Amino acid sequence: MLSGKFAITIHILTLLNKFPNDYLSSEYIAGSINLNPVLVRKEIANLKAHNIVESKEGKNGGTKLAVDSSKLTLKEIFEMTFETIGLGYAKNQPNPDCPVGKNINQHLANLYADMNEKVSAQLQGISLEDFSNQF
Amino acid sequence: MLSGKFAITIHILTLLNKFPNDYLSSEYIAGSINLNPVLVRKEIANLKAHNIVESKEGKNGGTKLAVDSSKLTLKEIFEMTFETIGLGYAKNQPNPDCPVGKNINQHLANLYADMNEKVSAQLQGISLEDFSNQF
DNA sequence: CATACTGTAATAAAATATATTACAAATGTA
DNA sequence: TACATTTGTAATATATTTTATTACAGTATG
Repeated sequence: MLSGKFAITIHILTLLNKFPNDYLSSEYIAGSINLNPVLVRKEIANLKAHNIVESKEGKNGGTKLAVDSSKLTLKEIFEMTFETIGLGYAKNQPNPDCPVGKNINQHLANLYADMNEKVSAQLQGISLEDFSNQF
Repeated sequence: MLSGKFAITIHILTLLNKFPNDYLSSEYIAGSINLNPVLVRKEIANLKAHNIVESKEGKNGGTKLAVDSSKLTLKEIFEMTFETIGLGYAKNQPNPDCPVGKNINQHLANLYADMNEKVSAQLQGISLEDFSNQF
């Protein structure tokens, strides 16, 4: 799982949006991100699974947007790449015999859920087109 | 840098708040988090640097809160442990010769800055006491 | 003075992220 | 048809980051 999944995906989509009539190759995209093309293809596989892009194999193949960029919001991209936001959990399972240890993860989860709502509301208001138009 | 830094720190602080009159040892705290005591001491070092806790060396030593938990907000804890929230960046420096690559990180940073404001506003409204009282 | 702590550095191990290699299958084009 | 180019995907390797462990000097307590 790429840690920069969201960033990479939005980078890919911004490029695709800039060239809406072309099939861009993973190699070309990788050159802009400066990332291995195989990893680009992996993120594209994810986008394909969500029907955001379509791609064509073979010579002159590549990938292009399959949706209207004014309708695709950053919230959707976030959800496709990040599940959920938050400030993390301690890695090991806390001590279930301690009242704090037993419940901390649930309380953190509640806190993070609120956080997600706020962030989602923000991202919902920004389309790929909006984002792309900044460039 | 612990990835669960925030979670671990808030766990520590919640425990300290539950026993405001005792110096808790890193071993005891580590037992609740289920984390190596050395790492607990490292987070405590960070809290000490911010004057949130005080600790006592030697036998029967340990750490206790040095502030009023109703005055300490989760926002402050967030800032002490997490610098900033966001959805990440691609790891490698993007291609500066590409108009998208050249600017993407700045645009992402702007987006994340807005996100931080929203999250900070939320966390500002919750004190350590509030959080601790849930247990 | 023995014991139980903190503080911190150094090192090791584990987990995760990223890169590379390889190749089958698809497709355009000479 | 043969060739070049590209996707799709698996397998493996490398690098990076996290977490754990070990070690021990210094400090307070009884």
